[in-house]
Amino acid sequence: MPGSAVVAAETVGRVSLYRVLLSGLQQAGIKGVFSHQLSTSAGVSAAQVRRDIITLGYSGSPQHGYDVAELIESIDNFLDAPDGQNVALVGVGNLGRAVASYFAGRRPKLRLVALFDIDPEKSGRVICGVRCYPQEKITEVVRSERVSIVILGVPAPAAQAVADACVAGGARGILNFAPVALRVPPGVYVENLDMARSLEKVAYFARKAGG
Amino acid sequence: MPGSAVVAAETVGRVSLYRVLLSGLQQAGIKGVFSHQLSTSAGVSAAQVRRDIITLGYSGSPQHGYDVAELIESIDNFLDAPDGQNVALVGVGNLGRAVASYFAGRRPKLRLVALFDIDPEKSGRVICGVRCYPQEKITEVVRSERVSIVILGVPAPAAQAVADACVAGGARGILNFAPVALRVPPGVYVENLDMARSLEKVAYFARKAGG
DNA sequence: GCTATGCTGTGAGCGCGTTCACAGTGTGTG
DNA sequence: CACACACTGTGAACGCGCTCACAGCATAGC
Ligand SMILES: NC(=O)c1ccc[n+]([C@@H]2O[C@H](COP(=O)([O-])OP(=O)(O)OC[C@H]3O[C@@H](n4cnc5c(N)ncnc54)[C@H](O)[C@@H]3O)[C@@H](O)[C@H]2O)c1
Ligand SMILES: NC(=O)c1ccc[n+]([C@@H]2O[C@H](COP(=O)([O-])OP(=O)(O)OC[C@H]3O[C@@H](n4cnc5c(N)ncnc54)[C@H](O)[C@@H]3O)[C@@H](O)[C@H]2O)c1
Repeated sequence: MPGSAVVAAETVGRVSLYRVLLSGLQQAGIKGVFSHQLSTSAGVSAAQVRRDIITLGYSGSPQHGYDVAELIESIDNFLDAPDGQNVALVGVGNLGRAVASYFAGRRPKLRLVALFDIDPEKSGRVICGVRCYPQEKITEVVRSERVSIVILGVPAPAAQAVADACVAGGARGILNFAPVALRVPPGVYVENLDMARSLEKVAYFARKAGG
Repeated sequence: MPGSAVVAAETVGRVSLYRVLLSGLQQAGIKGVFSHQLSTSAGVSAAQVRRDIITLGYSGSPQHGYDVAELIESIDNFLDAPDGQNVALVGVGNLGRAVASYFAGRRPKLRLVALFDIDPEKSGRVICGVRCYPQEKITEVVRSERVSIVILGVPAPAAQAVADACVAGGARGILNFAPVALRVPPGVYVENLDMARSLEKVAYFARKAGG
């Protein structure tokens, strides 16, 4: 059963991008696609695309390439949980609000069900259609709402304590915007998304490339 | 001359994180640090930390480890341009505003000097202390303001055209938030920061790890 | 003074994601 | 009917970042 094997994180990321690109093709009325076409749109090699698609358990034909609708369905089966997953966001600051407004209601399989903040101005209110709870309720609400994914938009010094509270409530995945390495028990996946770090990478290579 | 060799992107990212951690140590009054201490804070191996520091051209001593102040200075020399670099942000939406408010004035070596938006409500105004120009002025202002780094916070369909305009004005590095692969000429560095992709990675591994 | 300790710096080796290159296959063409 | 062609699927090889393990060395303890 191909769908049950755990694959490399890079592959998952690329497959997610393929789905976005394929949705665009589908809306343009395009029925079939070849690996080299996805390859140029995604910025990876054609062999890479074919290997990734194999891991989905889907196969194309040498004559017609991949069927767009079928490939999207394979990706859906691969990426999405059948019943969806519940998401919470901690830290409704500048970044948190942007993320909340972006994700709220956009992805039916990833439901944003709770926000948390330490600021009493924010907790208690409904923001982007989602209720915001005080930070003390994290463990309780994460458990009661069956939240499996947490987005961390709090300042770096608070990140570890918040992560601990989320894990205690049963969260299994964390998207961490704070520039710190979180310590979590085995079985919890952490993805770090440090914008300052990325910007400094860009700055470095802009200098090295441009002279 | 060690400072002139171009090193791997991963190394640059880690070094950026080390600097953040070291600043924290310095503010706590700590003068010296060993590789294994940085290692646990950064979430990488101690050997990795030592290798990274070597590439900076800095050396510690087996007795006292690394001098925090000296190491920070080495990282500054490595990461920062002596005269700083000018940054522009295109697309002052939800995400763009969060980024602008975060970076405006925080990093003296990375000066946010211009914003751009297609919305006439935004262009012409001053946001977070930075002037916002209409989108048609991108190439002109990027050139006149000597912008080398551009942050792209526009919707995906607009990203390629905006990137082209930035490159035409002389930009050499792009931090791209849009979920598309940008095509740029050689010598221009693109770093993609796709939140939706990252979130789907978290969702996938939260499922696979948690059952 | 002599051994034990614990750190840095680094050559060597490993693992893994990626790429190469080609066999397999059906279709279009003369 | 035979050949050329284009694309998929994949074993094998590659490359590169990372880790391992240890030499070198100064200090601490006895
Ligand atoms: N905004 C950006 O562009 C940007 C860029 C780089 C890094 N980051 C990182 O992202 C994180 C958030 O950034 P931001 O700009 O949104 O910050 P912000 O200060 O605007 O928002 C932080 C929010 O977290 C809340 N908070 C603080 N402690 C909390 C706790 N213990 N429990 C719950 N909520 C708590 C605050 O009340 C606030 O609403 C930070 O770690 C920051 O370093 C942000
Ligand atoms: N906000 C998030 O959390 C989030 C998450 C994932 C991805 N993204 C991506 O980040 C980008 C921005 O997201 P957002 O939420 O800020 O969107 P947004 O719609 O809030 O902002 C987009 C801004 O870009 C401006 N714009 C549009 N076309 C332009 C052009 N040609 N030139 C200049 N400006 C133009 C718009 O006027 C608007 O101000 C998008 O590509 C989105 O896919 C955002």
